[in-house]
Amino acid sequence: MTQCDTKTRILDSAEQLFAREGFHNTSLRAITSLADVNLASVNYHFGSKDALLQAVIERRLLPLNQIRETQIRGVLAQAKEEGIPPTAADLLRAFIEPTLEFRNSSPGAHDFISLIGRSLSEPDETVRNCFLALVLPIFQLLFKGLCEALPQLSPAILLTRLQFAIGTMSHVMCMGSLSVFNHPELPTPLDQNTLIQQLLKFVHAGLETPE
Amino acid sequence: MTQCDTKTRILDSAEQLFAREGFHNTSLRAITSLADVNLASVNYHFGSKDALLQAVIERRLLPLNQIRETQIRGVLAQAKEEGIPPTAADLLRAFIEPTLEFRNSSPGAHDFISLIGRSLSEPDETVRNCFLALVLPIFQLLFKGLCEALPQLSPAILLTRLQFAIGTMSHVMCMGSLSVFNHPELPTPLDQNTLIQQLLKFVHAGLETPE
DNA sequence: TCTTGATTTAAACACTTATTTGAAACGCCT
DNA sequence: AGGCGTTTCAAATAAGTGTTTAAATCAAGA
Repeated sequence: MTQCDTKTRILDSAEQLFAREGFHNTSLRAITSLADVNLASVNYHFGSKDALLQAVIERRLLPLNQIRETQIRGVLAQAKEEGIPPTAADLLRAFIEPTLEFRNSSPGAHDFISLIGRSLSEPDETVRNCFLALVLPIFQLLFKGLCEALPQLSPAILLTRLQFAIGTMSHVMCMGSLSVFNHPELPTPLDQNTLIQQLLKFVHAGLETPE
Repeated sequence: MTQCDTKTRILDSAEQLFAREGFHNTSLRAITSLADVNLASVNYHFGSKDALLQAVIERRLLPLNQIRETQIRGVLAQAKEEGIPPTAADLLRAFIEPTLEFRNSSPGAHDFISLIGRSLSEPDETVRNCFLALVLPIFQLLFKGLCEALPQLSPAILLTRLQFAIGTMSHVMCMGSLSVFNHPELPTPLDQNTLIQQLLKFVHAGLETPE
């Protein structure tokens, strides 16, 4: 078992447990025993539990954000080339589709999305700030694009609505379809594809509605 | 200091700390020292930490839900009386306005709304289920009303969108305006009233958009 | 006033927590 | 083979966790 092996196994286990049980409800003992490594190795490789969380988030979020950024920049570039403003729908898709692809790419990625979906409303500042610092640049880029796409809306209102949209999306990413809604008296939930399609429609309509 | 005094002080302190620090990150010692009561009194009065959380949630959510229910039933009744379907906007307002009024009624209520706003995506089943069981009836009532208001939408899609709407609303309730968005390069956030008004517009537009 | 039940209190309980330590084991290069 | 830096390991540390206990305190009824 090489060094890299141990580190990755810790990251994988921590990701899974942080996502499913919550950060403060997950002990290092639970992580190391799931990863089948020694308890002390997490402090040896990462320094502390907080730093482990940081590493868990950065491992996936840095590459994901890079993809999102190139997608959004692609939409902006093509619009500029054609001499027309980008559409809000294209910008939203550029933001959310990489997230979905990534989420379906592996079980660990799925857990990870739950984790960051919850990070926005995380009470613990350590957790929240760690996440926020990494996504702020993307939010800013998306906001800039939406200002071009929807010039009829004032920037302040647009920013608020972007906040709503991000809230909705992370909520859905985080929970998929909620268990409560699996109820005999209610219709059966939609499949994954339709769900996402509806999600885009929903936030798109919300963003574009007149002031 | 009477029995009732001790109990409410524990509830108030627990509410504040659960909301601001998270359930698992809040110790009974932190609660009892903030409430200035003896450590053992929480187990004496409530039985356990889990039961205390349940009590914290029930104390506020039961009356709040009662108000929401009468408001929604009022909208439905008036529509029936006038022989026209209720509007989605009225139903949404009937759901969210009591929440807002309640949130502004006291600092403790504000903390409480943060707490339940996060409960939907709470990883811990104990916490989540405790909350979900109490709000399911309201969700069902709201859904029934929306089916009448928007008959052109299939129930399955409407349910999904209601889920989006609730996600958005609890997200906003929980965080108010996010600290990240207080950034020099971004417009200053809207005031509370405009924020809520925009929130209603946003989810209303999302709900009503064609399939 | 004395008794009875409810409440409060300090202390202890039995675990779990994150983190540290020093020795053992490892791979790797000369 | 021997030495060296890196990694693993069991064990211990010190502090924190929810919960329980038994004595002390209180309010009120007989």
